[in-house]
This record gives sequence, C-alpha cells and structure tokens, in this order.
Amino acid sequence: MDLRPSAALKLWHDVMLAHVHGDDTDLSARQMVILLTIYLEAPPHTVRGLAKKLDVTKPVITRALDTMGARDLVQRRRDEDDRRNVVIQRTVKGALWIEKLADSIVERARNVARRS
Amino acid sequence: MDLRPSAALKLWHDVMLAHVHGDDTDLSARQMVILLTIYLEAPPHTVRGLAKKLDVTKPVITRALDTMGARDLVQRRRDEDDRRNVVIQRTVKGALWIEKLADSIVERARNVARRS
DNA sequence: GCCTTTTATTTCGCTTTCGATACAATATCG
DNA sequence: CGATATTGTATCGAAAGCGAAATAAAAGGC
Repeated sequence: MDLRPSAALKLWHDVMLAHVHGDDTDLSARQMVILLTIYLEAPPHTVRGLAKKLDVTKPVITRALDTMGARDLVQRRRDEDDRRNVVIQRTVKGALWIEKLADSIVERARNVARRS
Repeated sequence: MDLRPSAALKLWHDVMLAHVHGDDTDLSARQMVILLTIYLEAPPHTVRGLAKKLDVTKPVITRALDTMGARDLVQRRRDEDDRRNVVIQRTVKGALWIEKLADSIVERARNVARRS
C-alpha cells in the first residue's frame, strides 16, 4: 500500500470523526484494539492471552470485556477443558460493528489522493 | 486509494495497537480528532468552531484543550480583535506527535496487501 | 448607558477507567 | 491429600470524562 503522510492523516481524521459522530458511545483505543484482535486473529482468545498480546494488565481486559459484553459486542464462555480459562467469542453484533468500521475506512480511503 | 475491508481492519488494528503501546497516555477518540483538525485544517481555530465542526458541546472542547494543553500538544491564545474568542494554536510537540502518527500509519500501510 | 447576544469556562453530580493489590476458583505436582 | 501455581475477577482510592446548567467576560444593538 502506498500512502503519503498527509493522506494518512486525513484518512485517520475522517474515520475518527465518523466514529465519534456515529456510535451511541464510542469505544476507547484499548477497547477497539481488543475487539479488532478478537475478530482478526484466530481463536481461542483468553484474558491472559489478550493481556499479553496488548501488553496490558489482566484487569484492563476484564473491564473492557465487561463494557463490550454489556453492549453485546463480545461474549464470554468458560473453557470446559480448563475451567480457569475464559474464552472470548464473537457475536453477531460485534461482527456488524467491525464490518461497519471496515466500510467506513474503505469509503474514506477512496476520497484520499493516490500516490500523488 | 484502493483498500479491501480486511486490509483496512488490519491497518486499523496495527496502528491502534502501536498507539496504545507507544504513548505515555493515549488520547481519546475525541481528543485525537480535535488535534488532527487543528493540524490539518487552516487556522484560525476557536472553541466554538471546533465544537460545531465536530458536533460536540463546547465544554468538551475546553476539557480536551485543558488535557492536551497540559501535555503541550496545543496552545491557547486570546484573540485580540475579539477578546471573547480563544484561538487554538499548534505547538512543536504537537506537530511531532502528529508526524509520528502519520509515520506509524504509512509504515503499517506498507505491510498491507495492495488491491490484492 | 442598558439590554441582549455571544464566547469560553466553571461547576455539579455521576459514571467510567485507571493501576495495584487481594482474592477465589481451578489445575498441577509431589 | 496438600502445597504451589495459574487464571480471571473483585476491590480500593484516585483521576478523568461526561451532559447539563450556571457563570464571567466581552461585544453589539438601540
């Protein structure tokens, strides 16, 4: 992908602005990264695994799952093989949210000068 | 710009992850949009103007300026022509922050499949 | 010179998040 | 079984952000 710095900033600005406008309540940077990780990388996802991958403490993950779980963007499930683990799963609503974000980025990228 | 949805999401994830890792304290979505607006669009910028452009209340702008001002990312100045106005100005540190963000996006965009 | 309008900030009570630590539940090792 | 390790959550006080309304300062209308 070829992207000049000024185009990158405009893209970032436009998508962020749409994000702030759009959602009922917008997700924090951490929450967004967690959600994206869950939807982009292969399962299974655990609290510990996410904490390590994002280099944050476990309570941060727990809190984010509380918030996003309340909004039905992710789902918790006990791992029956090792009941200490909690497996984080996708939801229909979460998939839609992600899809909407992707569309938003793609659409705004189209309005950005190419190579130029 | 040509960008598939999956590439867009990966780009977003990677940049956000770097953002969360990198900064001492990361900026909220609103703060980031405000900062980008100040640095992308032509001055002068006022509290009222930013509030209208981003469709938020004025206290939101004031608070964001407090926070970012404390981190020396933006600067306030009284408008001497109309002393009710506050003009928001760029700082060296803010410019560096923006530049770093741009580089981060550009670099990660390079690692994303093109057109595919 | 008042009265009204406009601009930015302050204040209020509330909610959310933070890091750090403590804790409860489960698994593992001997 | 009993000690230890691991996993996720709960709790704590502190900090930050929110919307709504009140306030202070400055400008403009008449």
